[in-house]
Amino acid sequence: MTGNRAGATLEQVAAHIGVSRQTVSNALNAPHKLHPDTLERVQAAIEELGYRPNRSARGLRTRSSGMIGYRLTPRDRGVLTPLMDDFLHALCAAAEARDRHILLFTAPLGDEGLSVYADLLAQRAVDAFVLAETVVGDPRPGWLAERGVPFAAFGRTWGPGQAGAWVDVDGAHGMAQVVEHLHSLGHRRIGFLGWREGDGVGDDRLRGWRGSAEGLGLSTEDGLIVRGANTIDAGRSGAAVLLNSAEPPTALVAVSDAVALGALALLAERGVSGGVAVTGFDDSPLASATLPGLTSVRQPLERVAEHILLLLDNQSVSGSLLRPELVVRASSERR
Amino acid sequence: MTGNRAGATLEQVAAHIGVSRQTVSNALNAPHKLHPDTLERVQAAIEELGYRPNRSARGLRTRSSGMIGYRLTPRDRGVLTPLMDDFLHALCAAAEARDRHILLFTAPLGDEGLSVYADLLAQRAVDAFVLAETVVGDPRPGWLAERGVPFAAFGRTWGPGQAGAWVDVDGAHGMAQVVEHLHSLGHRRIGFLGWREGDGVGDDRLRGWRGSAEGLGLSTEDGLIVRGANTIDAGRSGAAVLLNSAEPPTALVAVSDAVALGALALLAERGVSGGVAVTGFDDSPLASATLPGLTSVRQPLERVAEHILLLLDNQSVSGSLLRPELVVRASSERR
DNA sequence: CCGCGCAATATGAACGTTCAAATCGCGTCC
DNA sequence: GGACGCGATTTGAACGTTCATATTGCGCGG
Repeated sequence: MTGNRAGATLEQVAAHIGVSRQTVSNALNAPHKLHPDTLERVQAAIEELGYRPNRSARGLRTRSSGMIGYRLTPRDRGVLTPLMDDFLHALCAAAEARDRHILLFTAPLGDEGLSVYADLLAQRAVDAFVLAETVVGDPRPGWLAERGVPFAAFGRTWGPGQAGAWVDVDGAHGMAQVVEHLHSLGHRRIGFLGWREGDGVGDDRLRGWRGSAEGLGLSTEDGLIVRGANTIDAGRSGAAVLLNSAEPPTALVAVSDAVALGALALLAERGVSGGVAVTGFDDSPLASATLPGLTSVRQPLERVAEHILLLLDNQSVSGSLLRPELVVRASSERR
Repeated sequence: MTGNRAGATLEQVAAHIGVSRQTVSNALNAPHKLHPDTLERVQAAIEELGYRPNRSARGLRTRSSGMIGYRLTPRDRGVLTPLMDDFLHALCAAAEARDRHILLFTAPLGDEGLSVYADLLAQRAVDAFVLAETVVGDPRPGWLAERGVPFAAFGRTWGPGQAGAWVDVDGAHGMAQVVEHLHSLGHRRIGFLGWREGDGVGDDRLRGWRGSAEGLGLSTEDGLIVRGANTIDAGRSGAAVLLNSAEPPTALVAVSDAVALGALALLAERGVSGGVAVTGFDDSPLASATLPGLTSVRQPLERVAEHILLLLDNQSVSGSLLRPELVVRASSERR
């Protein structure tokens, strides 16, 4: 009862029921070593005193902090990254489920950012890192692997032969679902609003569109593809190009929700001309906030996060690809 | 050189130059206690060995972790909270500048969420909390104050008499800037697209619109006000109501960027009818991603975060109100 | 009946730091 | 010239855990 304010210690819990430190410690870390009756008494005392092990003391002894480092995505003005925010939330929840926590930090891209990682490790502030938004030529996976630091990445963007565990979402498969959905609604000419070439994620999604369309006997000619930035504007102008072409598509598949939003805006300006279907990707909050609701592809971020935490503990698996889920809303259904 | 992998300890640094532990410790925590020559030698050794103090050991001894707890905003589908994401980034950067870090967690709203806070404190995983999105009747400020836990809140939403330090942005003043800007462009009839009554932030902004308009001799009649949800849709329909009225406004002041986006969408559908100006609030990434660029009010999140960290260390100040900044883009300038 | 083995619990040490107090060197004042 | 004071540095202890090892109790086989 008393002493609750300052937080009880292992020793106090032990004294309270007349056992030793180690017995209480074992109740938490190796319950099978205790006599069932003792275990029960210890657990009751822990409960009664509201005991929670001191993280610093535990960390000092075990040389681990229970913290997972995560670099916060820089907030570039004008760029929408709701997906990463959702991922962070999922990651945080997954970590908590395993009695760990996320430690945030900021760091520049490239080699000079590595000193931040080094610093966190030197301080033993984190046990492991979760990498997100790895880019081509990212120095982090190699650097961490060299030093034997546990890590896992969301995204498989780095080159082959690179070390490190990753979890990613099968964007190509997501796009295939989109195309099949539109095909089943009767669309036979489906345009693609993509990002510029060279982005692993964007190229993967384009590959999915192309493969699926070919499989269904649909055209994938160059005239059906427009590539640009990941902005609403780019989506608007790209949609204009496709719709102004000699043989305009009846459906526009966008590589992201932001791009899709631009296409929707253009259609709204033109007065819902001819019932052109639009789809996005990532199922961001935008997708359901707009009217019509945007058909999109939801990434299974909870499963991604779960999987990443699994990989941190078991560095034997190298990577896994998860399937996203099609979310149908009004933007693809109007005719 | 060697021993770099595992990280040097205080003792190793000391041995390296033939001084004691404590001397090295003082070099970090109380440099004035050292002879300048010694200080220099110690610093050189620290540099050479790449020494960083072990957080767990330090935390164990000083009963503090250097961590600041922050509850991640739950990701409700369909709700846009880019502002809080930006704030988190600013907070993280501000913490790093003071050699602290942000520890993320999730917790339900209301009393049952308090156990998460209690748990983090009992484990001594955090020294302090930063509260965001406090709601009316929020149990956290009182609970934390009772226990003498340092904390500071972003937002002044709880009732008077409540304990706790806060930092907030003067939304009313931001709105006044918007209205004055529109007035200077010649607008004499300015509508307001708000949130439903009862939201502290929304009511504050409405107050700013009203006060400023009255001061300039403009009408603030009920017919110029539409209130609804914080969605794109609500903005669209609200704008329609105002523009269809007998005496439509020439400018629409929205309580948020999401709402403004809806107004912009409606105007786009109607074909830029009559050069109606639109403004938003928060200067979210959306504001600059849309076309025309959305005039908005930027919250000084970096200063808010700096201020909050100041408050955590010095609990003598109770609160401060910072002024936001008008960001003019094309949406308010077209005529 | 003695010793063996095993399950259950207890004890000493260590993790790396900071606090409190002790020690050392040295110039100064009476 | 010896006690004093003071700046600079060192030493012992403590923070709260877990690891490695020791001790205890007890059933059981020879």
